[in-house]
Amino acid sequence: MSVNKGRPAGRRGRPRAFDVEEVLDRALQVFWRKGYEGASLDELTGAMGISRPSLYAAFGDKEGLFRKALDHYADGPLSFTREALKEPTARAAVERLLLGAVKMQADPDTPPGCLMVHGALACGEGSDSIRQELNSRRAAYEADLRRRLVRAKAEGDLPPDANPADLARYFVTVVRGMAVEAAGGASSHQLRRVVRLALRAWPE
Amino acid sequence: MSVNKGRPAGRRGRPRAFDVEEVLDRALQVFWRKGYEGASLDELTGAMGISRPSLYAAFGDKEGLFRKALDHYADGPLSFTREALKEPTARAAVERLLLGAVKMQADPDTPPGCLMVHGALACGEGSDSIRQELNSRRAAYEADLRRRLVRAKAEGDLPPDANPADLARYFVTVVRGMAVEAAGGASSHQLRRVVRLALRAWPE
DNA sequence: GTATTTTTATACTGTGCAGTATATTATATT
DNA sequence: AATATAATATACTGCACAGTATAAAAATAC
Repeated sequence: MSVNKGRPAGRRGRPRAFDVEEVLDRALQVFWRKGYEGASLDELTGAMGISRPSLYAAFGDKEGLFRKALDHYADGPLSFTREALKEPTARAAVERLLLGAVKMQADPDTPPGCLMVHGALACGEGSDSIRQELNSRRAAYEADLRRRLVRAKAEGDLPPDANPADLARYFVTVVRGMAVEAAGGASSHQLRRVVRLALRAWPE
Repeated sequence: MSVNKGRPAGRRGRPRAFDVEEVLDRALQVFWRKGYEGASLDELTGAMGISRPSLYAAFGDKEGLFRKALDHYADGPLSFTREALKEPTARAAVERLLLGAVKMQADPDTPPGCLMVHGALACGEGSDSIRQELNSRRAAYEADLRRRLVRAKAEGDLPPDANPADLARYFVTVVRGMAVEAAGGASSHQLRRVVRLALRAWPE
């Protein structure tokens, strides 16, 4: 039905008829829109264009697929965060982080909101390990920002009385609030105005 | 099994063995902890201490029960908002609104986070009417704050260049971000520090 | 005290779900 | 070409879920 898509030679048997990254992208869209539990296997396989057994062979189970989709999310839509933190000043880094979050959360080409926020709340007690995974990933992003602000303070890029931990928590709180707003239909225009106000808390 | 709990005379037939407000309170706890779809009828009836048919006779169906629980939420844990907006100055109103939200969201006696945020995201497409209901309720709270700030501006309680709509959206965004953080385990101490920073955006 | 009305207890129904068994198809090795 | 191996298609399994049918129980009305 299809050609061998450049996988390393020596693999016997019928080759995969789909590209893993491509179907992961489709799965990501579904999880992003519906949350972990809200996404059914029928929807997932339908969007991915593969059969149930193919999905299980490639990703283990629904939870394994979700974790792979999370990695895909971090490397794709969320990759702007790593770039943002490389800005020379802390202020520029945070500004780019917030505006990047707006762009991602209100991008008309992807579902509104944030997969990690949406997924974490849309999650019964049956999938507790998923919630923990999302909590720790969100905590990691906060820690990245905190470290950047600690560095900034050491460099004199923040005033001596500034508190990097508090600032980091405040800004990620705003980002998560915007994710909720975006999921509820807020436009990127509206969210940019939220960012402008949020930045007024910046230590002078 | 039980006595007639002071209902108006003239109602024939076997009387209810439970108090509606009391079991609504139990149901609210379950929905608050698990979200709308995450709360199963077995959990609900178990927590409420009533049987399935009693629940359906009293509340119609799961959605009807949830709407009643939402009203109960607005009249109980969320009632502080109405009081907050009555403060003489806009600044005091917003401060009380934010600190009240912290107190409610991180109260050890109730589930962490906010029912409206939690419920709105933890909701597949099957229960779209629930999501709409929560969206409109959240929008109503934002509108209440906006109106209060519009009034403040008219009274000279806000500078002429202040934008009440932007401010209202910004502060409710912070509140919803805090709800996500609280659901993830943030303490009231941490959230109060977020509030302190959020208020630095206040127009001078 | 008997009939009537409403609630309650138990057990059921159909549906959607995640995950899987079986058989078929397509490739690599020999 | 024959065989071994891996992926696919179809159909199934058991389970949890929301909602309900039936019958027993507890109150009022007469």
